[in-house]
Amino acid sequence: MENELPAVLATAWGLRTRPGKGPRPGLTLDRIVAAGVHVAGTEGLGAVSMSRVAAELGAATMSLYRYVAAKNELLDLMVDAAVGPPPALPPGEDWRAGMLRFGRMHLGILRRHSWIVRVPITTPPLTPNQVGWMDHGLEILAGTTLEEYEKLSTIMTVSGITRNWALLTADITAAAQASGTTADEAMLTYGQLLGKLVDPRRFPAIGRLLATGILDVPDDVPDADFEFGLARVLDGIATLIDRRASGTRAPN
Amino acid sequence: MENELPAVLATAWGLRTRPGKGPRPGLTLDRIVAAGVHVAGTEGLGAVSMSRVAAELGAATMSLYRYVAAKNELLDLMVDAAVGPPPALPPGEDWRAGMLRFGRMHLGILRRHSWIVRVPITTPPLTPNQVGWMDHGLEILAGTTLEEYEKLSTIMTVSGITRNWALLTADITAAAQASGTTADEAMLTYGQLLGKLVDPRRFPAIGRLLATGILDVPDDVPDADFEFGLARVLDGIATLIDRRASGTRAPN
DNA sequence: CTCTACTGCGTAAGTTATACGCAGAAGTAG
DNA sequence: CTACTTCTGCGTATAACTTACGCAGTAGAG
Repeated sequence: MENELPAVLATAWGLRTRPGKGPRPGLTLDRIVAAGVHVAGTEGLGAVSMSRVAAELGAATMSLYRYVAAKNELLDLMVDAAVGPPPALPPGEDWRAGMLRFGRMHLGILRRHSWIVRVPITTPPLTPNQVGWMDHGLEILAGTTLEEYEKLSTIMTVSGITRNWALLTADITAAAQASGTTADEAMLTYGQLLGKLVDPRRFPAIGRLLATGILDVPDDVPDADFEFGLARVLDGIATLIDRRASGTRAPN
Repeated sequence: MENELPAVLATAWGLRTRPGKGPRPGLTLDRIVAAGVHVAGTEGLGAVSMSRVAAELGAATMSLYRYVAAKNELLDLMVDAAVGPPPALPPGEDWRAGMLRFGRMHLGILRRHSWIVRVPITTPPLTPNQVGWMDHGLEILAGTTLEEYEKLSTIMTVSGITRNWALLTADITAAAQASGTTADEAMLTYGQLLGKLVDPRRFPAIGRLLATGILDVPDDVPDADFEFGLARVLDGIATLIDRRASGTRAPN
């Protein structure tokens, strides 16, 4: 029934032949998306309104709707453009090094465009670069004994923890900038707030956590939590691969 | 400097002594939050406007601002209320069973209130129930040899993949409802769209994935991807614990 | 009784996305 | 060359939305 794919997807994938009628278009989907990315990058996602983007292009607000059915579509395309295409697969790289690189590159991108994590996701990934990164991940895992759906799950898991870490740190950084301090200081403020609010009798484990004082000192390794989680996930994948090679059974 | 904690947090943590002056308040923060949760649950997060919530209570829109500084604060409190407090720690449960339960319960909550994943997160978790679940997670891991910061990372990782999976499936389910089909069918539609858009020459790994046909058949296990990721993370934690017990070194 | 702190809320301002439809441009058919 | 079709840009208008401001009235304190 509703097999009509959104027009904007057809354009993004280059499946759209411009019909030679009518006036020459003064705008391009690419230019609109680029303007949106520019506004988001310089003034934050909150500044991205249809009229603001249109003004950036010297066009009228409603002109954008010739290229985009709704603001959501524009946001999705902005994310796709900011993410960009994946690099070529480095030759001779084993799957673990590959997924490590995959996660770190992904985090780097989300840091470069910290507004990405604020874009409300409303559709599964279908834009070219998103699909491209998925392909890249599958390629990294191609040499393993993982089932096809397991590769997919692996990529989702790595992307998930990356996105999550980027979001959390973006929140803290934003709070820091709002009060004019640095991200490290804001992290400490978070620990102090926790200490002020939490009654150790009611939440004993958090009490013990605070007592260790690790929240009072900035991390010496940047993104230590992220690296820990990523390493654990990869250890888990390695376990599965080894187990399968030796014919052992899994827990759970 | 800005050590003034948001007034609403003080109220949520019960650190607010009502000054006996003035007229008796007709509203309560709890009632407002409950009304918001009710509206979100029955009509979706999009229906949660300040006036809609106020109407639910028979109050005027601006009355809510006596209790909440901005809509964001209300949303944060709504999430906290919907998440609810963690259960008591089952006695005799080992850490792995505990984290498995932790992740599954979390997913259950996000499914019960699928609007939660749509709430834009703008602050690190500081509300009582969020902190309560963090405490619960730390308690689950209390008996392990993990460092304190590693416990935190573990909880974050599990929460991250859970939230991510809940968001992805919520998207697909929403798309399904919008077009009047089931979630399973929507998942298949996703596979078909992918097949229509992707040129296997440009994205060979995705081509191979599609060729296996696993996207053309509904999952026989519900949330198989989530369970896979969760099991892998827990395997990874187990590896770290074992490695530490036997004095081996880690990769990376 | 007076003072004071507090509550509910009416009004209004400023943004927002976006539906609708018109004027004009550039091809195409005759 | 002349319709005719199709497409572009965009002006206007609508229906939301959040929230600043300030007033009227209430209840406890002194």
